[in-house]
Amino acid sequence: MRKGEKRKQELLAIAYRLFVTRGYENTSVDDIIEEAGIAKGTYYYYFESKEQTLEEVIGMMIEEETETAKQILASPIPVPQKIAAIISSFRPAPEEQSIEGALMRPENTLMHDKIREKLYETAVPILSEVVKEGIKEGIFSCDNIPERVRMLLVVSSDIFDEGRFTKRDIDVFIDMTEKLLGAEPGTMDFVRGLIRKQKKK
Amino acid sequence: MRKGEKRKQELLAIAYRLFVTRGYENTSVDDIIEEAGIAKGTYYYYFESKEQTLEEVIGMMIEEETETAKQILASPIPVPQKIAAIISSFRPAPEEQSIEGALMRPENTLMHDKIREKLYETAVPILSEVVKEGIKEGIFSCDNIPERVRMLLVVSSDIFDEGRFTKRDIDVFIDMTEKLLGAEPGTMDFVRGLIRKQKKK
DNA sequence: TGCATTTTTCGACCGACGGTCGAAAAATAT
DNA sequence: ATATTTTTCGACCGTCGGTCGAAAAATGCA
Repeated sequence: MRKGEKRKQELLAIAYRLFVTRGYENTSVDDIIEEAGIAKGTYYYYFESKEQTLEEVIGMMIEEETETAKQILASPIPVPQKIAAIISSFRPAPEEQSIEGALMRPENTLMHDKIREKLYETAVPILSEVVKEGIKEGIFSCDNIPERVRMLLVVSSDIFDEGRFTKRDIDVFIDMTEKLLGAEPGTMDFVRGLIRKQKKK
Repeated sequence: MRKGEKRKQELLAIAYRLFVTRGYENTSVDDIIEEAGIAKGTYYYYFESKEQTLEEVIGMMIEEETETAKQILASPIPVPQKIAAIISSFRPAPEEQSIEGALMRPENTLMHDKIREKLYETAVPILSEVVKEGIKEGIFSCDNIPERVRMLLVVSSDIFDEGRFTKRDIDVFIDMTEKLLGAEPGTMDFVRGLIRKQKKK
């Protein structure tokens, strides 16, 4: 009963690496068991299906990111910086995202979507807290906070997930953020400084 | 050479119906050829792959919708109404969307994503024209129009594609649209009247 | 220690799937 | 009537996710 847990963690780690580097669809169960040096039956002793494995892998990823986000929430930095930091804490790490053939796209639709879904689920409440904080400070002013926060996340996914965006995208995103949250123009300008050089397409 | 075209159109029609009602992933090539009453080889005489078939099916869909959208663009209705009409012309028709087990979701990620991608590609330029028109009329005021339009589409996809949204979502969406385009508050209020009763989740 | 029970591992096997191919049949040109 | 091109056929292939009964380890118990 103890050995089992180790096995599962080991398999999860392998699956995670493979899914992230080659993509979910391009990773077969046979790939996983070959790397683990086990038989098919053993794999299915620990997982109901390949998809359930994906679910658990995603669970792990989000858990880590949620941890980071909560720390940021509790930290004493200014509210606008918190927003930016939390949003970017939920983006795929550079090593996972584009650095190498690692594909968060284009054929990894399924994985990508499941991640997004779960991410919204956990990120919206946290970011909503920050926005409330901002409202108390008088720096933001808006209603329907969770809905607004979600839209922010949806747009930032579209812009940033694939790594290719232009200066104009950033300008509009900043403008939109300020207006959605009812902040003074310029409040989110500092974001521009955080963006690393990106390909324009 | 004439007969061939008919065949292909026939296959395309069958594939379209099957993809839309059962979903792409849940439709096998065998399903298609069985319904068409032909052999596997014949299918692959007309299509390179199942995915290419999907590509062509999507092309057909978007083409129709683009037609509608362009007519709206050229029609003499007020600019804000044009915006709303064009955006909704690009949404899946009710029959295709939720009416019956027909699934635009949840496992149809691939199809859904390809549709979205192609939709942005064609809808952004058209909507940008409308926004420019609005700016000329003095009803809108903004820069970076294509980027703003895309964000509008991205958000509306997220909200409307699955058919389940709340009144709050609508409120925020309207507010966001007005602010993104630099319109007077209330300019897009009429949209509320266009929304049919929806499930709240 | 020996035996029973539970946990873990194994790999042959399965059905479904997307796709290939050589050759027959149908249509068309000469 | 014959030659050529277009269309159709279906057996066959490799891969994939998943199943299953039985063997092998590990553990509980006397």
